[in-house]
Amino acid sequence: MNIQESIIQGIQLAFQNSYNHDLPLDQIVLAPTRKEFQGTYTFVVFPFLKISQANPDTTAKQIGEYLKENVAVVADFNVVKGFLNLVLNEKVWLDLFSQIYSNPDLGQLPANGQKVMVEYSSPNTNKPLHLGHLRNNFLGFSVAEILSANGYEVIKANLVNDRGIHICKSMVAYQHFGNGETPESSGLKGDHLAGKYYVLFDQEYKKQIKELVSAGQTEEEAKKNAPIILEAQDMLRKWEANDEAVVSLWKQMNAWVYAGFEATYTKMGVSFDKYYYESDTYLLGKDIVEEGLAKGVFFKKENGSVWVDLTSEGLDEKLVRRGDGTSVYITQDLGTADLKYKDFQIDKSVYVVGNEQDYHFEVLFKIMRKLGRSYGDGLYHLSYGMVDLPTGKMKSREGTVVDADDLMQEMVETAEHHTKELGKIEGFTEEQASELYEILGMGALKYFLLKVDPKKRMLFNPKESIEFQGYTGPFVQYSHARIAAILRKADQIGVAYQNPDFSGISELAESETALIFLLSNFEKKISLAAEELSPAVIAQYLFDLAKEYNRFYADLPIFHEKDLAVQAFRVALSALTAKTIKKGMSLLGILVPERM
RNA sequence: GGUCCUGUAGCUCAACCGGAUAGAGCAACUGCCUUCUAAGCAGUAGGUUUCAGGUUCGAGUCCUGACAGGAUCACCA
Repeated sequence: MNIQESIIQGIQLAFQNSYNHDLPLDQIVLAPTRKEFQGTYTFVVFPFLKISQANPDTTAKQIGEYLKENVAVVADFNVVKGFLNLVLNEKVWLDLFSQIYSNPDLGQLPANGQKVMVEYSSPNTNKPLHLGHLRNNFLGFSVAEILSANGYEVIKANLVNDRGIHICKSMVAYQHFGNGETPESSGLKGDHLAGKYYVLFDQEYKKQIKELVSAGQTEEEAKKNAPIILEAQDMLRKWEANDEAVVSLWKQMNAWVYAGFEATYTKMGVSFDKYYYESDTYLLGKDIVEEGLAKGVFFKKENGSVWVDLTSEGLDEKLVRRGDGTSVYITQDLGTADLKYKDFQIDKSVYVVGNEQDYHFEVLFKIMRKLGRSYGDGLYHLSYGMVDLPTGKMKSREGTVVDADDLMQEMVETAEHHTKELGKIEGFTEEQASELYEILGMGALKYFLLKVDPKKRMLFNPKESIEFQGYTGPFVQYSHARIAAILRKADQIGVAYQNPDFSGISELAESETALIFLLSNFEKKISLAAEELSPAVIAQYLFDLAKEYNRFYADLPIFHEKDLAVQAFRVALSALTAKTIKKGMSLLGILVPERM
């Protein structure tokens, strides 16, 4: 039985004993004691005054007395204004520590037999990835790791939007202005090359609109009639008709883009188990429309269009098939949801997609539930906020984006600059040094994007570069490197910290118990992060842990400690902290260095 | 206009789902490297939690209504 459970049970007994009242266990809640008071757990007695028929202080004291006498783990208590603060005895801390320390599966919960798919990244193939995609990719990868640590079998999926009017725009512009340029001939990454022509398309399009307007057309007419947009639309029709020349150009440009994406994904440190392509899935879902009609979930209007009526659930009517029988966006998403299930028999499915599609997913999930899908209740939209610049929203067509490749490169360079300035790479080979810059630069970037609650939109100011001090990735990484140095020395001088005997330790410092307490919360935080689909929970926890460790490090001697049992304990405590940091950071997709 | 999200220190963010005197980091200021990594530690200062009501022992958190910002509401994707 763990500590909390035994205290809660003790409180239940206290109520029986003192007030002859049966209090259900789930009504007894312990909170961590605030730092300024003595104790570890706090029991708030206000809700129970009707039961005790006494004032808060008296009630708290009565329960405290009972616990102190009858519950082994409770050493002492104090009462402050109706808050019962419980102090645990020293042996509990050491036992708790030993228990975690000897667990070979630190941070890994047992398999729960459930399969979950995490779909993330999902790029368009007409342009390179930008800052917003970084948030998406880091979130998706991290959430997949977190779910895996919670015992799920996880399938990471990437649904590539490789078809449609947007890629046709790049293709048309390439035909006009490309002059046979290739990534090889120009030295441009394939995704950047496609993006270049997407921008060129837009410039030409705007130019043509202007011309038509000055020739007397309205803005609206001009937008419809500009020759280049007509060309793009024509190309899309040809693509759908499987026109050989168009398909061949499409394949070539997409191949370039994929090579570029691959390089970016490698640098990001993300990966996928399954790729879906919209060119394969965009016709799916038509059978589901028929199924929905047969089941009465959908209905048909006079012109033949098919709709779902969600007004009873506070939403609107939503089109699922056009009057001419063709699909709309949501049609293929219905089909793809089924496809994912057919492929993997998943229990849950997480879609990492920006919050501009909140409504779309609400509708999609409601439909799947109405259709009675077994996985309907396991559908989640991990909706995240946009990353804004001080100048406002990023617009790829207008070139006001922070490019993902550029930003990652800058971060690594900044890390190099910082490290050299601090003179911390003595004895490093060149490879080791550049590996370190990579770890630190990417760590800073990932941590920066993941420490914020996903659903909040966030501001990125390129002028104020991402920090390396304080609440940052490098701070946590630094704490790890610091401990690694301790462990190297411990190995060197032969401290027995692997299977230590702590029986001789009679007293623990406050910073030691605080550290053990934090370490004991790791699994709870992993569960919470999974429940909320929020890597920010882990990021926050790791900062607290690293902070607490640094306090311990500054407060207490390790190798200068004369009592060898205490020394071994402190080394072991350091080792467990390092292990927890390493595992926790891996859940964020961040590596930690041995030296920095 | 309807719906959804957000609003907390100068800035970026927390607050364990209703608990104590609302906490961190950055920026500012003050200490600490002839003991294990100072990318660190300790401290000072900084708040009417956008506003107005309500619910109760107790509200940043729940309810109502304003205000501000964002997203969305296409036979677009």
